[in-house]
Amino acid sequence: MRYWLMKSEPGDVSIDDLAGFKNQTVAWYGVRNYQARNFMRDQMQVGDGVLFYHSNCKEPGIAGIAQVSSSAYPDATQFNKKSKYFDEKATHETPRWFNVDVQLVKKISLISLDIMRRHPELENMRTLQRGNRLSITPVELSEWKFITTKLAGK
DNA sequence: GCCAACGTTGGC
DNA sequence: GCCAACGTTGGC
Repeated sequence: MRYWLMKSEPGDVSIDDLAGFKNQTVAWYGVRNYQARNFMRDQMQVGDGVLFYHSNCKEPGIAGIAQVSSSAYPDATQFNKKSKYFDEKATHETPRWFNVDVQLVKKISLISLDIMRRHPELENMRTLQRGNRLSITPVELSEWKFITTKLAGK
């Protein structure tokens, strides 16, 4: 059992979008970074905890708790010529990009980036490190516990 | 919209 | 295999 923070732009898929999807589940398509891909492909397991993070928006922060609900499988958008995620070097025989499914557990009142930065318990979080741009980062158990029990639901 | 930081690409 | 140029991310 591992824990992750996954960034989504709310203009693309927000926590409310996720809540409205069938089974409250979304395929985490569009990841085009090898490190983030490898996390999904090699390390994620069904049931892993996910902090659903709104990025590149007016109020960045953790918007909900979710979970990994499938193992990794090829990202369909890499084969779709009309998609901005199309990759001409990917084939069905040797796909390049993978995604997992992510299912909503519960929406929470936003834990803003500003709040996250104020808590020394979270100062080592990968996503808060200077220059970090990875859209998927591992979360330590202690960080997960602090966020889900101390910060969520206030 | 700016721009710092980082990842990827491609010529050599 | 180096590294400059370019593209992307994401907070502000």
